[in-house]
Amino acid sequence: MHTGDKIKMKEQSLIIKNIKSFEPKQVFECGQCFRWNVEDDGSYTGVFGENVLNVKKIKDELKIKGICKREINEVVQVYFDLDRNYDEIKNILSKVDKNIAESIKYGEGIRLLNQDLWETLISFIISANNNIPRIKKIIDTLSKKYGRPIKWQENTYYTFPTAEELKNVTVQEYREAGLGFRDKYVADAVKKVLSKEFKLEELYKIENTAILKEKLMELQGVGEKVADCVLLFSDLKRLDAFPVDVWVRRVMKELYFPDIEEKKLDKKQIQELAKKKYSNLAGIAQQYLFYWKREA
DNA sequence: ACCCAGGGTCGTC
DNA sequence: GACGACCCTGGG
Repeated sequence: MHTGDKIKMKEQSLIIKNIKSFEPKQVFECGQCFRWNVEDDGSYTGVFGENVLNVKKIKDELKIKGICKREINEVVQVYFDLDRNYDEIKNILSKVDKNIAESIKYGEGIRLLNQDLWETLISFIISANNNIPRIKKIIDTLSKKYGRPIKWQENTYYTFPTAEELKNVTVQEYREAGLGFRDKYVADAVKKVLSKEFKLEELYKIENTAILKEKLMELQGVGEKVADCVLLFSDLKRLDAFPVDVWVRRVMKELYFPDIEEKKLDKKQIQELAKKKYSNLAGIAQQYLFYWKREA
C-alpha cells in the first residue's frame, strides 16, 4: 500500500454569481463522473486531481469551497467547463426537434466536466456491464488503497491512483478490490501506459475523433461504448462522441425507432441518426437524453 | 430461493 | 455478424 506524504494545501473558496446551466444534482448524477457524493445539505463533495471541493447552489449562486492544488478559480474554470456557452448549445439543440427540446428542459443544468484522462479511462473500463453504485464503490476502494490521502474538515479523501501508484498491483489484488473480470483490463492499461507502449499525452494531438477512438480501443476492455465515454467525459472533450448504452438505446428507440424491436436496433443506426440530427453536439445531446430517461 | 440487469467487451463460431 | 460467458451486487 502507498503511504506517501499527505497532500497539504490551503483551504480556498469561491462564489460564482448568476451561474447559468449548472445544477449540481444534474452535473454530478448524469453519469459522467463517479466520485461526487451528495451531502445532507444537498451540496456535493468530490475529489478530482489533487483537489477536494464542495459545491452548493443557492438560488443562482454557486458556493464552492475546499482545497486545491492551484488557484481555485482557475481549477474551477477548467474542470467545470465554464468557458463553454451552454445557452448557445441548448438553443441550437432545442431547434432540432421536440424530443431533445423536452429533454433539455428537464436537464437544463447539465454541464460536462473536463475530467482527467487517466481516471476517466480506468473508470469507464470498470463501468463495463456494471451498475453505477458498484462502479462508485470499486473506484472508492482503489483510491483508498492506492491513492494519496487529502485531509479536509475532519475527513480524509483519497486521490485517484496514478498509473505509477498502481505499478505493483497484481491482477489478484484488483480482483480483491471488487473489479471482477475487469481486473486484467486495468492491469493491462497500467502496464501499457507505464511502458509507454500507450502514450496518453499523444492522444491530445489526434484531431480526428474516429481515429482517436480507434486508438483508445487498442486497450483491453475498451470497446466502442467505453471509448466514446472517454472521448466525451475526459478532457479530450470530443462533443461529437455519442456513447450508446442500454439507456440511450431505450430512449432513442422510443423517440425515433418506435417500430423496431429494441434488441434488433443496430447501434450504427442510432449513431448515424444522432450525427445527422445533433451533428458535432451529439455528445451533449446524449447527456440530456440519458439523464431524462434515467431519472424519469 | 431464484432470477435478472447493470453506462459492455471478448473470444468463438 | 451473431452468441454466450463473464465478476459481483442489489432489487424484484
